[in-house]
Amino acid sequence: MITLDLQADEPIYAQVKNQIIAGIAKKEFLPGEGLPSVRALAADLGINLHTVNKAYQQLKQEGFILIHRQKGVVINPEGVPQADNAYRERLYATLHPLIAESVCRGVGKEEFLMLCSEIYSEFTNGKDEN
Amino acid sequence: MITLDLQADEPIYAQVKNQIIAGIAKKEFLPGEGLPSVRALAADLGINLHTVNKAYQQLKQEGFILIHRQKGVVINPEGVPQADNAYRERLYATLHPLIAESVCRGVGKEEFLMLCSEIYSEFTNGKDEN
Amino acid sequence: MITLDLQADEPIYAQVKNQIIAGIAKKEFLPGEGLPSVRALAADLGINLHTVNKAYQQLKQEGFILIHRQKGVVINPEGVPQADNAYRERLYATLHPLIAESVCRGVGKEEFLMLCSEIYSEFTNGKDEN
Amino acid sequence: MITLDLQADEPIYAQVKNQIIAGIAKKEFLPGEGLPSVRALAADLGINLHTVNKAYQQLKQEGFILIHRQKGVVINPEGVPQADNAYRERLYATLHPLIAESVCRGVGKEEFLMLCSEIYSEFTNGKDEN
DNA sequence: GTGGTCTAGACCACC
DNA sequence: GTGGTCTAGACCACA
Repeated sequence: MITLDLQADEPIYAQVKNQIIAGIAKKEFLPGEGLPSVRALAADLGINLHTVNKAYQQLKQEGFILIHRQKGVVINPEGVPQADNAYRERLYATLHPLIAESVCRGVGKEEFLMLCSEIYSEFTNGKDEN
Repeated sequence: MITLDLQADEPIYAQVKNQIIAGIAKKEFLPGEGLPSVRALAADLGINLHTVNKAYQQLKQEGFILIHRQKGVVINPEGVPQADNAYRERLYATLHPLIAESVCRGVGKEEFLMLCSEIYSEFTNGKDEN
Repeated sequence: MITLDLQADEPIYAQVKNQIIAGIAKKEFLPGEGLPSVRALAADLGINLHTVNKAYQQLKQEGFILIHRQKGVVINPEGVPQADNAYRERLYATLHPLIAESVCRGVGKEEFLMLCSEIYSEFTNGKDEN
Repeated sequence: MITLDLQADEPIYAQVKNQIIAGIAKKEFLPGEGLPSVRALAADLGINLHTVNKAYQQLKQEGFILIHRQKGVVINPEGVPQADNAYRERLYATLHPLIAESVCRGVGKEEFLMLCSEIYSEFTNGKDEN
């Protein structure tokens, strides 16, 4: 369900976090659904409990999940907070240098948009966009 | 020419690097053109030599610039290495989590592509690029 | 009578405890009046026996209720122990960080006192209390 | 500057956090001013670096401080985010049970408001309210 | 030197 | 059993 690359530059907690976000985007995890406990997932992935906890805390902080003291972790049943201006600014700031480099390397707008479009299709899976 | 935000999360060397890449993309820096020396730029920006050096070393490593012992630093006269498969994979890996979160937050494909398109326009500036 | 939010950060036993205290403050529960047994309340709320028991034990400990083996649970007929110095110190220690943050966030004394005053009105309900 | 009670129920990281907030409220720490590094403060207080770090991370998260990768920690030069509705609701939810108990224990509205008022004076120190 | 990440192991609160 | 807190010690990125 979650696969880690311990060699990668991306911190392990970020890999866990991003794959859970991707799972939510793909509707593999549905609102209200439970996630493995901190200890269970840590054991499963062969990593430390604190590393999983850090990923979970950030997901909680950003509104993706809820953490109950003893019922464990569930996907936010009310869905994820929708994009606000702060999010759009972060998105812009992230995309800007990415596109700058692509321009330099001769990746044209069409190719770039096509790539984005394909990635979108991974999540929406052919269904019409929400 | 380069403006730094010392408060930002983004490391200073990365800000320097990204703004030089952006300058190349906007054709403010042309192939063969000289850049300030490590010392000069560091003094100009009021930052440490090492920081500028790290940015320059990475830019050299990625083929954006050449560093001659005597002649100083110049934009790669042969242009930037064009996108290869390794680059496309990195691009994919970077965009994937970004788009996953956007899907979760209700940023539709059209809105996302429009944002990318606008950023592209900043660089190609109305000209029909590529 | 008691409504729980299983999602909240506040432990369930604390919710039970606080709502009973609020009920006493509002004179919905009068001195000498009976409360449901641990079992009955737990069944009613759909929670664990231990959880209700913990709330009751603390209420007993603090003098709000009496627990008889046979007669069950009753609101302390002699009323709640009045504030002593220990209580006033706890109150101070709790309010202090709360007010510190309010000062930082620009919540002025008048606004804060007004909020407290409104909450008091919920309990005294127009009557001239104390 | 910061005094800990290792025996208290309040977690150590919360004590650190609250005392820094109190320091900001009292204007002992001014916007832009530096705070001790994670390691320095931990050594000073005789506690673990991670405990200080947790306090700092939460203060950063709530907008009280900024954390620079290598310049260390500074009080947010733009001041603390002002109270919003979410903050007011949290304040209400915190004060409600506190006041309920006070009502039960015979602490009248006047006495309670007077206590709050005195605590306010600790911070505003006789100066007119901001 | 700074903070960021990761690991390992302990004890406690909650249910 | 769950998550929350705290400790201890290691290595890395940044400047």
